[in-house]
Amino acid sequence: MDQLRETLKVHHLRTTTCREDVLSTFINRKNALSHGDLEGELGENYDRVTIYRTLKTFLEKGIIHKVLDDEGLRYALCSHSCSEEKHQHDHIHFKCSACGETNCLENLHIPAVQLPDGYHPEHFNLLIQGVCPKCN
Amino acid sequence: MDQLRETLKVHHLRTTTCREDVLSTFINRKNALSHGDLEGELGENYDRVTIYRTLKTFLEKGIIHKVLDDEGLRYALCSHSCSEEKHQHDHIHFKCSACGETNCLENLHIPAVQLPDGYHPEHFNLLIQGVCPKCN
DNA sequence: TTCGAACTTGCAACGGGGTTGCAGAATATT
DNA sequence: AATATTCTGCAACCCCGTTGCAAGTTCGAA
Repeated sequence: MDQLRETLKVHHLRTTTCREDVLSTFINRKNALSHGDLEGELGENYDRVTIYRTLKTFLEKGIIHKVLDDEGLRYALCSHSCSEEKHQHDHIHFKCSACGETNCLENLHIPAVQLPDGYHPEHFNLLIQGVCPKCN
Repeated sequence: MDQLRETLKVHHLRTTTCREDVLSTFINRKNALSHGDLEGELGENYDRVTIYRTLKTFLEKGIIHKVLDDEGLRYALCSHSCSEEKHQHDHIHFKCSACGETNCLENLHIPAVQLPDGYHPEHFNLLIQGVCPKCN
């Protein structure tokens, strides 16, 4: 899959096996992943520090974005419209209390909120917790 | 202020100076606080572990609730309608990127979201980041 | 008011999450 | 193939949060 190398090249990153593996893990498992998830999957091959740094690099380059959670941080692939300069993440995250998976609902946008005067919103982050279709 | 003792009593907690101080800190500073904030304010008087345990106890009793953040957890006072059994937290949290404060917008409710079939939402958590009126 | 059971605190120790410095290895470029 | 640049692994470290246990405190009953 040279798709991976292409993605890295677009973001001016050297292709290394660690970056390819992390990226393909995000692509294969479609849900949001924590560092621990990645370490569980790739930890035998790469040092934890390298995985941390890969996540940080991907964040800075706009390849992944943070997903808030009531217990620790997760990361998910950005949609194609994201870049280092500009992120677009007004979609909703759904965390299933049964299976524990967190997924982006890419098609759903966060509804507009009427804030009081003086508030200047920049980023929106909506986490919905409940039961997902798979666990229903 | 026997208001504090009263609150603790209602939740079947013994009145200790640490609990009174933590509670009054939440009441005085009105914004969401992290453990670090409390340790900064009360750390000379109480052990960090005691503050952690106080927060955990208050959480369990429904006196405070978690506030999501992209960098670490915070806590804020629950409205009066919360109890150990039932929490009601569909209000919005606003984090100011200038002063760093996070506040509950108690009067604003999270707008309804039309989820795809099969999703059963239970809790909603909306964090808006931007600039608050004070820093405007 | 004293006493005892139940609860709370402080201390020490621990585990996990995440970061930094640095030397050696891998990558891209000529 | 040689070089500058970047990336990785290792060691060490700090911060967050938890647990076990002994000593101290609270509160209600006698």
